Amino acid sequence: MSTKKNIRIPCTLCPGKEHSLFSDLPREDLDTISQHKTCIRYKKGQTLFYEGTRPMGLFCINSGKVKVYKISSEGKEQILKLAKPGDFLGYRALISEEFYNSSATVIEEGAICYVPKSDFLEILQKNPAFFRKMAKRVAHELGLMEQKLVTIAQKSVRERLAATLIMLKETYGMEGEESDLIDIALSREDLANIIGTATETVIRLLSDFKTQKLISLQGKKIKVLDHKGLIREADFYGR
Amino acid sequence: MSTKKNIRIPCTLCPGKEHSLFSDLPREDLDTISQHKTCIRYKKGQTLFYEGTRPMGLFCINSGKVKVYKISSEGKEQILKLAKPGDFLGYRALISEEFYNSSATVIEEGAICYVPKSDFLEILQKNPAFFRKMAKRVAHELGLMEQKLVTIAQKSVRERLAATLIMLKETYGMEGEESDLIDIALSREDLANIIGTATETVIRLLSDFKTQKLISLQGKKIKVLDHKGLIREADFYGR
DNA sequence: TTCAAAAAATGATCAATGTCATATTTTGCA
DNA sequence: TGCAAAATATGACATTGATCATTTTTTGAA
Repeated sequence: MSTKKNIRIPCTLCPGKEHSLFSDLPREDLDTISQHKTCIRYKKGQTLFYEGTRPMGLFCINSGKVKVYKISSEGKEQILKLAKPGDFLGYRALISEEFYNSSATVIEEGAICYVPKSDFLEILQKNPAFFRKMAKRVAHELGLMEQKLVTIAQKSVRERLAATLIMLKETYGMEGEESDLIDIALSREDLANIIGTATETVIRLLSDFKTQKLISLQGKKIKVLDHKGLIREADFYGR
Repeated sequence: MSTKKNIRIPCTLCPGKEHSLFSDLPREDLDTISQHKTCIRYKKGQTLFYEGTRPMGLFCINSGKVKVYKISSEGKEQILKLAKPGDFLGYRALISEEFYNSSATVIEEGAICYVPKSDFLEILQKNPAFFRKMAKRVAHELGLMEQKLVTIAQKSVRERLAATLIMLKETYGMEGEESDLIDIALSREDLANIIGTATETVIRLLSDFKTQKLISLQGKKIKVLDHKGLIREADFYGR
């Protein structure tokens, strides 16, 4: 029925672990999680959770990429953030004790672990340092979201696209030689849904940027040719 | 020099206390705060804190109203939220251990208390229930901010103005008879800065709404005449 | 109470961007 | 490998809402 496959990845061997929120969790807690979690391989398009449903656990991305988004009343998708290996999803709703207020769908296939809510809450309870770390993270994200709101409210679509390309390059730029290649499979529509504009507008502006030699387009993948030029377009002075 | 006056308001007698984040703080903690805090009367236009500065304490509004906002690179103000008696300001930055990422300025004069950072952090540390409550609040606010972002990204200015008027009526509607009167002294410019649009646009749309008999304008104060009509304008499906 | 400054209101104009239509290219699967 | 469907691209046009100019009203301080 399902195309999901169960796989086993001990947390201690998880490549994203070092930089994740679990990075300095005591061995004991990590073992509890390792034992109770389930890890599943998700294909592109599969959904981790839906807006309006009750969270029953915490998602931890081992590999692959995920978009987190809300659907507006008119049915338009707004992407709130992108998640990559090492990132966690679903803790906001667990901490606020609310239903999910967004949905999460895989955009690049990979393995994603699921830690039962009870284990996560128990560790939060008995490990104040970890709780502080989670609270700090949520507070930090609130700050980021406030900044995003201002950007969307006050910058032009052109500026936002330039800023988004810079952000994507910084976050998903490849290692070494190819560091200018944005290594994430975003459709033009996804890009439009991050920026909050129409797909056609993104396509037109990308052509513009290409004409200006700020970027090059190789199929879906975008390469940043003129970082400073893009920064100028984005009108950086903050983000 | 300063027009600020020092005044004394014990937390236990604070009118906003019952519904505030301090509502079920043990007597002991509340006394500590009461002893160490300073309470000052602020006039309209005075600023509690500036974006980019280091937080040294927590603000607690006893009376009056405050706008919390960011200034974009072009110098335009975006209001993130409004705060009223019983509300706290500044905890996001304290919890995330960052500088303020927004500024706060009084829009209706009142008395505002200031709890030193050390006391706040100490109570957070020794009172896990209070820490959980604060974390829950921050996580909830993150959810609200995500919703605001989607609204700004996807709704028209007209829809956003209607939605904002409904929100203002619900939050600042007076008691009893006058419950349709929005009791907060917002200039047209402030309203524009909440919605993320130009002042002239707000003025024009308010005239429109008045012509449609959705609202009436008595000077600065706005009265909601047709709540359902406004809801229809705000969105045909939800907020 | 008066008057200057600020806020609100109104008009004219136009650029940015959304929408719809259609062509072209790419993709993935049978 | 070939073909249908999806994604990308491009054009034409409509609309929203920003900007600038000017007038009217309100406010607050002397």
